[in-house]
Amino acid sequence: MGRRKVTINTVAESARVSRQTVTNALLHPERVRPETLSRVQTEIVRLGYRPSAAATSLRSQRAGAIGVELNVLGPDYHNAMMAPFLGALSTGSRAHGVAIVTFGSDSRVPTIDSYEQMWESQAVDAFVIADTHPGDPRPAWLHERGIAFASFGRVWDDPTFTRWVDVDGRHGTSEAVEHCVAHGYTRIGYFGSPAGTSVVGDARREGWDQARRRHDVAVPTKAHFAPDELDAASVAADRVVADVGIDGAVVCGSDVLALAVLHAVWRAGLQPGSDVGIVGFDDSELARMHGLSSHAQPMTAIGDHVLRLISDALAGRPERTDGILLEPRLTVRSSTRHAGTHRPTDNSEPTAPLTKEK
Amino acid sequence: MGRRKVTINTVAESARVSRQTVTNALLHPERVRPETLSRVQTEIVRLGYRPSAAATSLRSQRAGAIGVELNVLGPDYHNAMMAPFLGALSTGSRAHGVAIVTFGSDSRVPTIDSYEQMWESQAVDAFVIADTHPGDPRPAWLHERGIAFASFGRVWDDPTFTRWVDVDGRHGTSEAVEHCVAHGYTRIGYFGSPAGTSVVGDARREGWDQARRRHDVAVPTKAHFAPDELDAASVAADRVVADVGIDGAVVCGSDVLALAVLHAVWRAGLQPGSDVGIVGFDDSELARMHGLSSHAQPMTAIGDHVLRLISDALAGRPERTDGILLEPRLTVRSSTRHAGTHRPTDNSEPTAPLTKEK
DNA sequence: CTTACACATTTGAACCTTCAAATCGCCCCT
DNA sequence: AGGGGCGATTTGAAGGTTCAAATGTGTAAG
Repeated sequence: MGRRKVTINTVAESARVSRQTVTNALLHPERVRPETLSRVQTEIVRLGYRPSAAATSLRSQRAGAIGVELNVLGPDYHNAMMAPFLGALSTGSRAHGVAIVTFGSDSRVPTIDSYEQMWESQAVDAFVIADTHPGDPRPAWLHERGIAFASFGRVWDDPTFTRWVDVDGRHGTSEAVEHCVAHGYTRIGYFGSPAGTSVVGDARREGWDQARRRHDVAVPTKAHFAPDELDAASVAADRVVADVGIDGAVVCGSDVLALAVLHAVWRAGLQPGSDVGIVGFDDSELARMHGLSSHAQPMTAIGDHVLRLISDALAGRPERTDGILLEPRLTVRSSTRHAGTHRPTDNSEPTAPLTKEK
Repeated sequence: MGRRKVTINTVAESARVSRQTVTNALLHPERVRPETLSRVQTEIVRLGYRPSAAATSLRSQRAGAIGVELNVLGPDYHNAMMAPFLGALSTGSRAHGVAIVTFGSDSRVPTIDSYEQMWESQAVDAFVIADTHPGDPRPAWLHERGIAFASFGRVWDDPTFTRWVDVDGRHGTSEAVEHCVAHGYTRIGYFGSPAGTSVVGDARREGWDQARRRHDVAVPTKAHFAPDELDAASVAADRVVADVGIDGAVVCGSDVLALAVLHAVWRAGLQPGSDVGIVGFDDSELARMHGLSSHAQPMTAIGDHVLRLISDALAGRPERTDGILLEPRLTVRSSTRHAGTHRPTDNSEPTAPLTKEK
């Protein structure tokens, strides 16, 4: 429509210099005499000049864009984590001078067709992949073609690839245990997905396991696993609550599971927080709504690092020696406000386990 | 990196024709002799030629992209519906030959700065806006500049603007009431955000109001409103459950609120579904997890229509006389499986209200 | 006073596509 | 046989930017 057309030539004429000087003023200011520079800059601002993305892209042979796949048919958690992640990428993209382009496949099976399409049309310079898992075909495919990419989530199949950012789930659940110990909960159980089901889930379980050993916290039996089925999950939640008992706490692999534990606590006639502590993971709307303590993934930092890794890859800078592991931040809410003495994180001798009620 | 460089000239040479013939083969096949056409097409496929997005964009003076703002700091609801919506747009974008570019502002206050930036850099031809509300500055701003856009959500301030797609919340809650009546629930209450708080919420409340009048369903008091605070919302949920009583049902303005009602039903010692019906809205993970009947927004259709409206605007086609109002689809789960007689949607004489327990 | 050299700035070229206009080859008609 | 007309195809040009090379200006050295 009525888009005004301020090109580099408009600015050049106005500032009575050549186009190249305008380019230099923007890209290599040190090459331009200060006096000229300020004159050009003034005109740029006055006219509201912005380089045409298309022309820049054509000349530099770079799309100036990064592709991100959105899987509509994927699992719920995909959408739940993807929205804030995309938001962080989109917000950070401006500073990096790139655009974020989303794409999705309409095919039911997750193929790499859509990646190929995006790449062939030269609409993107690189990709961001998320939700990686062992056996994921995308890293190998991208690597074969020498396509730059970075990942939110470790790339499991290729230990030499370090352009990834991940959240340290192990540290998170470990910190959760320490938080519970510090608040006087004496028996600390874990409620998460069965071992081997998901790499993310396993790391979270390990964090709990290490921390409770380190603090010598009494543990009811072993970690409890939540089946997918609602009814079965409820039963499992009831059991873990019964096992930790009053003054116990349950560290959970996700907020959804924490909600199941919250329900179990209610069913047992107990008060969350004062009787039984609950810690979720991901700090979703769910946790905020129900006063559940939970770990938030530092999305802004994640997005920023991912963009930086992409820049590195595009600039041909060497890979780091390790991936980037960020720590989640625990938000404390009423679900871990214990009725008992609030004592700092020193020696916390476990008290005798109480019997479960109801 | 090692991106192979198949341009239109590569194809032209291989097929021993000129560049323009290749262009014609792609854009105006009828202008090319069938014999030549097939020869060119063969080469295009063999070489894997795809027109460069940048060059096309530069020549045609079109970015070939549509901008979508992602507001990281917005309300949770925003993000919850935004991910599937973006997924639908991304999936549909290929068929429309456009790219979806997301952007966000890092400023804490929601401004239109980011829109201006996007527009000025000529990175997009049009915008999709979502989460419109009365007083939204974006439609007017876009309109003033003659920038093409379409909206997911009615544009309240400008009745003459019809390039929007929305979900008929009124119809949804109305259908929910009828569903409950058909399943033998005799008293049907509503639990949603206070009137005037949100236009979306108001529409949903109206749907309930109209339907319960139409069916002459006994209603406890009036619609109940859920405050933002967790504790207050719980109290309100307890009240609405007490009011509808056994064989009653509660139609909710969102799944989150439906969950609050579910909790209230539990607190009352009742069984969801068999004792008290619950219907949510948006068919989120929450609803699926807890067996709550809920309305799903037809995201694929919404995305498709939005893209079509944008195409219309860019092609200069006239606006429709009305916006597009799509009906949500009710997914029935255990929360509306009534214990009583299952009778079809005929005369359903309300039975005497029962007293609440506990 | 001339030459050399550093620095500031300008010109030429290329990136790839597509619209508009020109050319080519062919058949038909006079 | 030459010209008109038509469809198929080619050539010219433009779109905005940036790299590489060339030009211009000023100062210091010879």
